[in-house]
Amino acid sequence: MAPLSLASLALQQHRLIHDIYVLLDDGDRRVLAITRLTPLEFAVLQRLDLEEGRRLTDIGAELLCVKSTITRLVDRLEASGLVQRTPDPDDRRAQRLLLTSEGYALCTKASALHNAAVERRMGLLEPTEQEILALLLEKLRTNLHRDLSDNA
Amino acid sequence: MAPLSLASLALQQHRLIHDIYVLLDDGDRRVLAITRLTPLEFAVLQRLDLEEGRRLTDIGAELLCVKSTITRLVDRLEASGLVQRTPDPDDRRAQRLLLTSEGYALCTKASALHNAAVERRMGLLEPTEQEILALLLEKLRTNLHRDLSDNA
DNA sequence: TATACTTACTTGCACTTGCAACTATTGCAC
DNA sequence: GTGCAATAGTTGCAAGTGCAAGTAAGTATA
Repeated sequence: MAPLSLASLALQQHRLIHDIYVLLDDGDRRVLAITRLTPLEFAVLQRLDLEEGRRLTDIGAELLCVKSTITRLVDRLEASGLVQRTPDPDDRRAQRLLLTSEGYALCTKASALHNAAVERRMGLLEPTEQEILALLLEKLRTNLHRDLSDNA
Repeated sequence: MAPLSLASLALQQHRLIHDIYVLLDDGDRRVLAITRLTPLEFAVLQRLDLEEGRRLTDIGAELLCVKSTITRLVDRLEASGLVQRTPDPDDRRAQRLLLTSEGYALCTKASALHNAAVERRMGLLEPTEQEILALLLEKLRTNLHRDLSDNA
């Protein structure tokens, strides 16, 4: 196997992942626009729906964005009445985030829309293909993550 | 096969692609930072390296961003002496883009760095796995693209 | 206890991007 | 040819994000 063919295969895959991400993200934005949420705002609401009372820093770390981004994103969500900051009883520096009932309702609606869209789009592959793809992607993610830790 | 398992498989894959994209993009930014280029600026230079004299609108369409983004990105590249706008002889509305020698040199350097990094990171999978992954991603991209055209 | 270091969050600033409005030019229909 | 729609590109504006610096509070060390 010639080195060149390997090289272009790697570049080709990188390009494919990039293109697919752009297409998926574009679809996500369209679907979520119905709820007036950006993908990142939706991600925060989802995290809170899964586990209430989380701290801003934790969510930021999970979503790979800096703290100030979360601060201002939560400012927006709070101004829209979707979440509420409450002081952490154990640490007076920290803020715990709670979903309001409006926030919960919107998150439920957004999740339904989003999940349906994702299922439809990922369903463009056969179930068997999906399973193989998931396995390979899982391995790639794990290795990339380790690679990042090693080289950071 | 229960519907629920399929649903979560789709969501899982969507998440995997998102996470992998974020990791790859982060790596790209780090590598390209050496050349003071953003991934998008690099993409424009690459397009020009491949085929000189392209028009702004064409490049924007290829990179899926609006015209004004390209206008200002090219403003920056031109200010840095990397590209040059020249009037289109056939259409007085249009501008043709040319790489300067500095632009060519920087693009060559950035490509070398970028390609090496991509090969290393995608090389975290076995060659066989890479081939299967490329096949599945290719199919997914094609189907997503058609899906977008149908539903837009 | 005092001092220094870390952590949680916020704020100021700069940068990039999308959207909408605008100008100039082209091309099509009549 | 005249008028009208489409196209190429630019500009003003608003929004979102990262970085760096700042504040307040917790933690560790002497």
